[in-house]
Amino acid sequence: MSELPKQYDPKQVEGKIYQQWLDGGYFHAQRDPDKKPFTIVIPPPNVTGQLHLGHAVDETIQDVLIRYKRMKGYAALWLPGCDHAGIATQIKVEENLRVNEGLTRFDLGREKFLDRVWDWKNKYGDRIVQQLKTLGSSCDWDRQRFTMDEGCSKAVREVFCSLYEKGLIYKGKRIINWCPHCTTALSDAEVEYEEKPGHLWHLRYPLADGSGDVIVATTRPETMLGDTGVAVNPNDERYKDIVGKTCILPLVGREMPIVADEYVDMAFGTGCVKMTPCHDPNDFEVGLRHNLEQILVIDDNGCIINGGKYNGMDRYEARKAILADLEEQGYLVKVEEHVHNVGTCYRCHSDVEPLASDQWFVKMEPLAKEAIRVVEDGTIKFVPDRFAKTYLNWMHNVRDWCISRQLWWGHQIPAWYCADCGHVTVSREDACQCEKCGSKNITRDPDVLDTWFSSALWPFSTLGWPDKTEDLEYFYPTDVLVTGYDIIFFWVARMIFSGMEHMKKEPFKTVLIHGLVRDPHGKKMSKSAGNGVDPIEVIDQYGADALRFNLITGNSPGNDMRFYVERCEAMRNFANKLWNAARYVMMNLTVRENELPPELKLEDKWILSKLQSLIAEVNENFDKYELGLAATKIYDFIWDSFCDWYIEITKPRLRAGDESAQRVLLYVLTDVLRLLHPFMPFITEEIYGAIPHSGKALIVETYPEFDQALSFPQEEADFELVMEAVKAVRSRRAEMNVPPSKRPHITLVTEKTDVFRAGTVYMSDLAFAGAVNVTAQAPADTAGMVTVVTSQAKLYMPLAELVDLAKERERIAKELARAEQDIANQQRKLANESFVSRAPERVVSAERDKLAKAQALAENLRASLANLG
RNA sequence: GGAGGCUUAGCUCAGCAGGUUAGAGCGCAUGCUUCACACGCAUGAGGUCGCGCGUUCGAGUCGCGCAGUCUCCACCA
Repeated sequence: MSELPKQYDPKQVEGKIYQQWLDGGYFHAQRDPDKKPFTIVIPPPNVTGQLHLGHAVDETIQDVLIRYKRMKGYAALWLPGCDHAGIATQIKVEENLRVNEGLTRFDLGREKFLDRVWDWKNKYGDRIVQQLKTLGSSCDWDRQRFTMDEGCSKAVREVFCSLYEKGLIYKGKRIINWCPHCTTALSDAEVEYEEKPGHLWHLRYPLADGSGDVIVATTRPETMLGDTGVAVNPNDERYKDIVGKTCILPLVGREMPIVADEYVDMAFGTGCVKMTPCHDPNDFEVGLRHNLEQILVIDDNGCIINGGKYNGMDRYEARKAILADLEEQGYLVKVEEHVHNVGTCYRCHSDVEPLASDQWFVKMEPLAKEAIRVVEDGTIKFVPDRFAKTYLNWMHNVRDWCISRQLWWGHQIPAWYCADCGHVTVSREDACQCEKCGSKNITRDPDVLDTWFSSALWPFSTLGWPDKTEDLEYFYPTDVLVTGYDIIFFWVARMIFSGMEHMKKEPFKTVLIHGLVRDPHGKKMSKSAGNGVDPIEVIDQYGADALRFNLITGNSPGNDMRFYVERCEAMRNFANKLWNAARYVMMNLTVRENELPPELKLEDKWILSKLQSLIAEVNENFDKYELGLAATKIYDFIWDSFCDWYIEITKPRLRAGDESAQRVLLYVLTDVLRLLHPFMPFITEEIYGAIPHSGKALIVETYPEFDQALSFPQEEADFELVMEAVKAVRSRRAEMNVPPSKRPHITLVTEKTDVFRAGTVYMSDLAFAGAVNVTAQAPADTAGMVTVVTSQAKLYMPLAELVDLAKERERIAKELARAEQDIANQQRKLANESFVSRAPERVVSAERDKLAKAQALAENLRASLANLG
């Protein structure tokens, strides 16, 4: 086996191993009545997108969970797929069209444009899938889905029609958020608010009867063109007498009513509010209550309409012109600085324009009820659970969901309008005639549905719904949904109410939330900032295992993490450490069967016992989704316990040709590979293939379970005493600058001679000393010898010539003082009755042990001191 | 205006059913071509666990308050 290279090279391994897994069909989840299902659906990445670190964390977590459950014997299904990503994809294709051919989508027409998008999808749709594979994702690629494939489209159609029939989808004129750049409506969730400095302009509107005027304040003066009234609070004494009067809109000349409405806050501004029903949601409501006229003054492109001389101007251009005119004509009373939140489009970050528009909505209140219930009663659990609060808060205040988008790429709304009778036909099959009057003079609604409308169905549409498939029966509800906190509202919330409504069953039991990956300065990674890190490049340099381990360890659930390439280096080093440990074990292997020897030595019991604790803890961590903790513990075990101690300790035995040591090494190594596999699948599989093994592949091996028969607490503690002695000798030697070449024989005096004798062989090796003689009796002549004292032993080293006696005395005195301090502390603690009676037994006995140790140590030190004279 | 997170070693972060001497990686210092690994080994320096009060026999760990910082939700024209 010595042909293995000294350094582990992921590039030589990862592609090959992934292909082996594919060839073995290990990713494919077989329905099996004898197994329990475990299902995760992937948060579908944008079909033409590229893998970024955000995906990388998300996918790694899912892959770790799926691999763990697969090894645990579940029928583990990780269902992959992509999202058509309406706005994002359409914008990209349009941009491409504009740059390369100077065309708009309207130049091509709907059908041809959609052909182009499909071309684009087919060209780039595979890229992200390939990238997921380089990460090691063990998705069931046979079940790969796309939100616009036939099945998902059928599900979307079914849901739309069914909700429409129940009256939960309606079309209506509301104030919606309009992006003039993307020229489409947006849902509330798609608007991001940014604080921007602005102004508060105070305008004077003269009363029609000439008896005075009202002063209104606005942050968006251009909307005044659409004003159709002024509102005051009914309890406002200042304005009691003008309610019912009319005023004249400057520049336009329109006569408008002054109405009283509770909505107006008397304390803000002047207490008079201009009403623009078509461009402000509150004004819209007030307008409905008081029958105010609705005049739309900003069009789909953000330009003025119905605004006389300002028609055609861009909204911000119009603002300037209008302000200039108002000022010139004496209507501008004053201007204040005013910071306010401006809504922007989450895709293009243009300022969103609120405007009245005919759109399709999902009525949320009835749907929210169940969605709230299942989280409140714990049917669905959030991890960490603080995100349940976030979710519930949103769900409690949710407003109707605007689902129509003025795009072409997506699921076209299945509604047909009759030109003759005006009836709307909503149908599962494409309609040829009006269902009411039979007229063939019908046209289909050109709009498509919000992308999230189809993602909302993902946990069941991908399993075959609305058909009653065996997959759906077996794998639904899914188990864990893994995602970042940034899409709880977009996606998680909508899957929950959709699942409850259409399946009558929660879509998943646990929502595992992770944070965002940020750059080293804590900033969000973005293309525009140029601080993004390409995971593919990281994999190329350090390997997928290193990247995965970096992303899994070192941060707590739900918290953001900063990405440091240096950490990948550390993880790469860890992989290399494991590689070399395995290489060493193999180089010394003469046995072929992986079985523990009948007789175990002290150190064997120690490592096996440590291993059992590790196994127990890791399994527990998994159950609590503490993946980072589990990974860290495995890391520590491999590096510290296994490599730095056990391998070193067994070297003399291996040299002597001891087979039992080989067997224990192989046993522990194998378990460690199984433990680590979900986190570092490639290197563990590669090593597994090279050592004696019985299974087909590590990926389908069983995950280690705690084995009581291999837990040896007493031997574990005993061996720690030996370690203590070794460390003490090393420390002392370093302190005295003893050259490594100097290998004095050591006399170790202890009452626990059995324990220490078991350790002499490797003690002499580890501490770079000569032979170790373990005895219960102190040597007769120890004068001038260097002594090293531990709680259970006293070691004599003939290195007196290196020691300044005075210094030595000083050092021991210092140690003694510390020990005595410890004794005093412990005695005080144990003298406290409350402590002894109230603290748990394990704690009290730990304190007693500590006291005993300190006392023993002090005694040894005193003897040493006396010995020095 | 509400809600929540974070504050632990020079840096980035773990930690907690309250209970040995608070950990890791990187960095730093010293010594090692020890026959798995210098992507390594050994030894070591470095921490009033943001501040204050409280609960407790005992508090980085629980409660309250304060400060700094970040985020989300809502939004008054």
